[in-house]
Amino acid sequence: MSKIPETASPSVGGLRPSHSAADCSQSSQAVQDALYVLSGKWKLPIIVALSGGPRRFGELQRLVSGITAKMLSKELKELEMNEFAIRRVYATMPVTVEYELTEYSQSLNSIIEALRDWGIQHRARILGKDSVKA
Amino acid sequence: MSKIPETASPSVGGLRPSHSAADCSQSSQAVQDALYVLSGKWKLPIIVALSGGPRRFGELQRLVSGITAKMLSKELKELEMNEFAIRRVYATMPVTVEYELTEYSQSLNSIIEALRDWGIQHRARILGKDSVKA
DNA sequence: GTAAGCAGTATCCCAAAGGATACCACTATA
DNA sequence: TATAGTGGTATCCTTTGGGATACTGCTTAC
Repeated sequence: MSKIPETASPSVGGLRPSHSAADCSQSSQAVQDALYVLSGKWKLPIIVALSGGPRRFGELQRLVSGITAKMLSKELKELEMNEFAIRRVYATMPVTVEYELTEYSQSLNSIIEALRDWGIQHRARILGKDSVKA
Repeated sequence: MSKIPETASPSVGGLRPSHSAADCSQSSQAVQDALYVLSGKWKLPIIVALSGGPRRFGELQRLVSGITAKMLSKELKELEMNEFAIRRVYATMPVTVEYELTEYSQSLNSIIEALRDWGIQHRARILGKDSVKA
């Protein structure tokens, strides 16, 4: 279930392993940890889709275009493990399931902001160079 | 050479493709772009190793412990493409090659800081829960 | 003469990530 | 009675990331 390799201590959602203990600075390790929980093709898109409020599984699958049920299911489990999302089951017929971002997921905001700002200026920079080239 | 898929426009270092145009917000796309240039196992460790000043290939391979020549070579090329590093060849015998971070690479600092800060508190949080569990 | 260091490249291989498709049990609707 | 929608799982397959190993051509040191 957990993605923690042998060397790591057991933990809630998992931390990336040191690829070689204490050789990179611990700050580098922290960066790797953060990058790790956001890695993969779908985590951010799902978080964005959930940022508008609780969503059901099928809704999410429609919102995050291109994702398969398998990947959505898998990524939601990881988001749950990392305590970024919670899963609520309602005893309707048929059962409905809602996913919602946790308060802790808000702690990612500064990262997401930094990534977004940089991404925007980087894209502008690249497109600018393209037009010069053309 | 470039990692740009068919759908994307030609660009300096490459941007991640929209997996489906204009359905996710552009801010989500920007986040993906940023995540993309930092992805992989070695980019950050290499950037960290270079942050102390220019380094030769062999030096880097020793500094970034565990990396193979193949991966180092590949990652350095990508860092060059994204204009995070420059490669300088000196006509010594045998030739020496130096890699150095560019000014543009400094633009990543706010991202790296955000990732580091979050990573540190996340690790503390997880280890805290572990000790409660134990 | 041979080993080691310079900066890589080439080839092969394995494991992880991710996509396609089929399927589960159940119900309301057409 | 068939179809679509509820929330997924199981299986198979391809693609990608990355590691291991060998090798290049040149030079200095042993």
